[in-house]
Amino acid sequence: MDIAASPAEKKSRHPASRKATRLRIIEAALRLFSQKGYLGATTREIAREAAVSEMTLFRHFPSKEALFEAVLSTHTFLPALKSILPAIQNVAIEEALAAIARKYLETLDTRRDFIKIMLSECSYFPEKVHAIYHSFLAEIFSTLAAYFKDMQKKGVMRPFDPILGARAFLAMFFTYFLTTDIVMFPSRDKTSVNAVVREYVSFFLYGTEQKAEA
Amino acid sequence: MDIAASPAEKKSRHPASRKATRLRIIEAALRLFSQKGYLGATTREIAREAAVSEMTLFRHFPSKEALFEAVLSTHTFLPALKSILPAIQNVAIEEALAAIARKYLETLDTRRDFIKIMLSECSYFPEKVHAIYHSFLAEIFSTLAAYFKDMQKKGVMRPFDPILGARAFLAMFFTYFLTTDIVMFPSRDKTSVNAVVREYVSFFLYGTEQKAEA
DNA sequence: TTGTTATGTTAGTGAGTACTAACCATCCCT
DNA sequence: AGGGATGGTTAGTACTCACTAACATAACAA
Repeated sequence: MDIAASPAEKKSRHPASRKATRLRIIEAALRLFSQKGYLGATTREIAREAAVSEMTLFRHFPSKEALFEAVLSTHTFLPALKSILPAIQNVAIEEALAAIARKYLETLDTRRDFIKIMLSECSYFPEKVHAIYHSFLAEIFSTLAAYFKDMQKKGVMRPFDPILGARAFLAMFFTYFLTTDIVMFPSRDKTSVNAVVREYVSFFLYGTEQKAEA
Repeated sequence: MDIAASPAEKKSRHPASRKATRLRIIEAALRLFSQKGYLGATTREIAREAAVSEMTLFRHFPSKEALFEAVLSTHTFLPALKSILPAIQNVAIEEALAAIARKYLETLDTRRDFIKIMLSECSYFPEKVHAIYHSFLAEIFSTLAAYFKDMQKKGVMRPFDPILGARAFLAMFFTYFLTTDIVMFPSRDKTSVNAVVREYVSFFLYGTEQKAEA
């Protein structure tokens, strides 16, 4: 036992390869869990997909459940919404909302497998999945709500509950993502994503009522 | 073999009890599938929950997968949205939309277990689940879109793509249902469902922009 | 070389699964 | 009373799963 081992240094001989193997297993698990569910994906299959032996898988993760947790914690995704907020401070509100929506959809798209797992296993691993959902949702809701509050202060938006507004706005796009990418419900023929974003933004911003003509 | 058996008559002695047993099994399967997923729920468990022996389960359904299909086909839910459309033809548009939203949320709520299954197993049984989703979504979208089209003709709503409008409107409430009932994300303290409905309806109808004061 | 680390290979264990066979109990209808 | 349909019980099969033990190999660092 090398008790005096410096904690700052891992001191392993082939750290790069070990880390890479671990990552390959996690990526393979992500793919297979999202395709077949936690119970449907076998450790043998995951190992084969990662091009390692099953023994190696269990040397890296003491159990299948531990691997599942590693998948979750590795891929916990920060909204990445904050990053574009500065860039849209001085553009028209329609453009700003459209940019937010596109960024959100883009984030959902790159994390599609992860979201599929979260939806599938939220019954089987309620606590694990809920914890991630809550931290994710709480952050993205409050981030967008803060932006709305700012717009209200500037007189660009009317007064309304900013949290509810954030939830409603994101909800439209989340369900759009869900129905097209997860449920595979075919979108209208040529309706491009941009057209949907524009239309949804105009719903949220201007509503659907027929304004009385003066 | 009673080849001459009349096809119009089932000719079973205890049809009521047989039907009831079958239903009990399906209900138990619905509960357990929604709690633990298709693979996580065992036939033994389902039988026990239904208070029948495992043999009886397999006498009614040749396989676990057949039972799953029976659960799906038994609980396929018609939107029940059409039923309230006549009653809201002559009320203010805000009230009409709120009534639609409440009816929709109510439908989602009573079919919570079913929806959980659909979300969980859409990776494991893509075709089965997608088929149901598609028929459900196509009907509810077109029903609501027809209503919107009518409102546009009457000059109550401005021109917009009615299908996209229907999708956006229902999307807000579906995700609200998802986050509160499935993901169990706590809603704001005292925010009642009715308050959320009212706020979401006003987003959809009037938008969030600050109107210039004349 | 020598020792250490990461991985592979083979063979296997015990548990749990969907599903079956065979026999028995009970009920309703005639 | 008797016959046929329904359901219970017991025991079991064949299979797959997560997970393990023991040993071999290859790369790298001293």
